[in-house]
Amino acid sequence: MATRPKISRKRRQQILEAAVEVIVERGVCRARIADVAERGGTSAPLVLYYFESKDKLLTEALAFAEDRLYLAIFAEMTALETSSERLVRLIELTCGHESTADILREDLALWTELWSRALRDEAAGRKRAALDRRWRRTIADIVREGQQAGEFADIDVESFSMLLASLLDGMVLQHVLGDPEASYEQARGICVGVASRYLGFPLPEETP
Amino acid sequence: MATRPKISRKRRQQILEAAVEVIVERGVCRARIADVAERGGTSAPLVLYYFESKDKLLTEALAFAEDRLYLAIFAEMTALETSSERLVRLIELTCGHESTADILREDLALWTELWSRALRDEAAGRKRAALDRRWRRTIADIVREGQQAGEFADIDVESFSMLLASLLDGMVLQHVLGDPEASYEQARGICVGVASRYLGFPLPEETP
DNA sequence: CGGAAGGCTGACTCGCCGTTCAGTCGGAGC
DNA sequence: GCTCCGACTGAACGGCGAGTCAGCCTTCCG
Repeated sequence: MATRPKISRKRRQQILEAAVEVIVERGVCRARIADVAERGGTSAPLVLYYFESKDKLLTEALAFAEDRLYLAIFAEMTALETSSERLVRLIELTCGHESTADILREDLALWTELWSRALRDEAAGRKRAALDRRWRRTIADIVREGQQAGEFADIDVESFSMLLASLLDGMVLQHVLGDPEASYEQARGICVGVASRYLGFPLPEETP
Repeated sequence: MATRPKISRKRRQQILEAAVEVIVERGVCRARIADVAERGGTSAPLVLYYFESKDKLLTEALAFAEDRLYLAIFAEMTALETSSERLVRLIELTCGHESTADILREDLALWTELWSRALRDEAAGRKRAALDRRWRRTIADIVREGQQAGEFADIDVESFSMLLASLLDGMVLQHVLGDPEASYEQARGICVGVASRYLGFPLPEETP
């Protein structure tokens, strides 16, 4: 991050994007520097030139993808009017609504990589925790707004955020791993059901 | 599995257990055959003698751990009387109740490994799907029993099973990754709250 | 023009680790 | 006793892939 401040931002970004693609395809542990180089249209030494080691590259790539995911979701949220619309859209995105952008889908798939890495890698662990906190706060903010607008019932925000965040983690898993028994419609229905039940808003119909 | 039927079961088991320990410690991708051999008190070639390749060893070790986990949980369940007790105990085990056996804890930690592997490895994917199905069925069975006994409300079993299973996946993650913001008590409270709310049974007090 | 500096690469090195091989050991059966 | 067979190992092989190095090209500035 702060190691080579003068270096071209563009190339760095390009390599990071290539790294993310490779990780999505092969998984963190099978990703090779040579793959990243090829995908990014350069050579392996250059990758090491920008990122000192494979480990740093992968850690940064994961962080990059997670930030990108967060920004994409944040953008989706701010484009919507009511709090319940936002919450429902959040649910739809994580459950795998077909309108979900491919990049977002990719980034969601990387959660499993981040999780398994977080167990042993200090940096990944911190990133994971931060991501989770941000994620829960996103939910909490939507809920609080809804409560202030009188849209949602006055329940404990922290508990509900953790409930929904954990549930969504589980649903992302279903979606990413492509369990045939767990359809998108069902997943969405369950999550929206929980939200409307706890927050006391009417069940919205399916977004096409 | 069927490749060397005559080979000593004992040694196999011993190696599998060693492999699980190594995977828990180092993660699937950093686990080495030499580690497993050392941990199991033998040599690397012997490990390959029992399992043809590293890949097969790891796949089998993961499956072994998951089955062991399931059996342990199943045993816990059958030792309890009422359906609500069972359901609550199931929640407590996955949320990280301190009485949880170390082996069970280890096996839960391996879920993240299994998940990330399931994305690319055919065998791991199938195993994961089977595990998930079994897990949901365990919940569903408890719920159905409770309904027949008049303990639980008459809600849709399949949806509720998927809801609770996904929620528990999320909670296992919190627990395994040791998020400081997510305490055991809170996790348990949330899950038990959902269950009692949906199934209409009174909130039980904390099991010590 | 010279030369410095940054961006970039081909061709290497080098360590690690899965896998193989050639054999040893011990016991069971004859 | 001999032989066979299954369990087991030390030592080596071989490939893969991260990281290094020496030097090339461009651009920019004096």
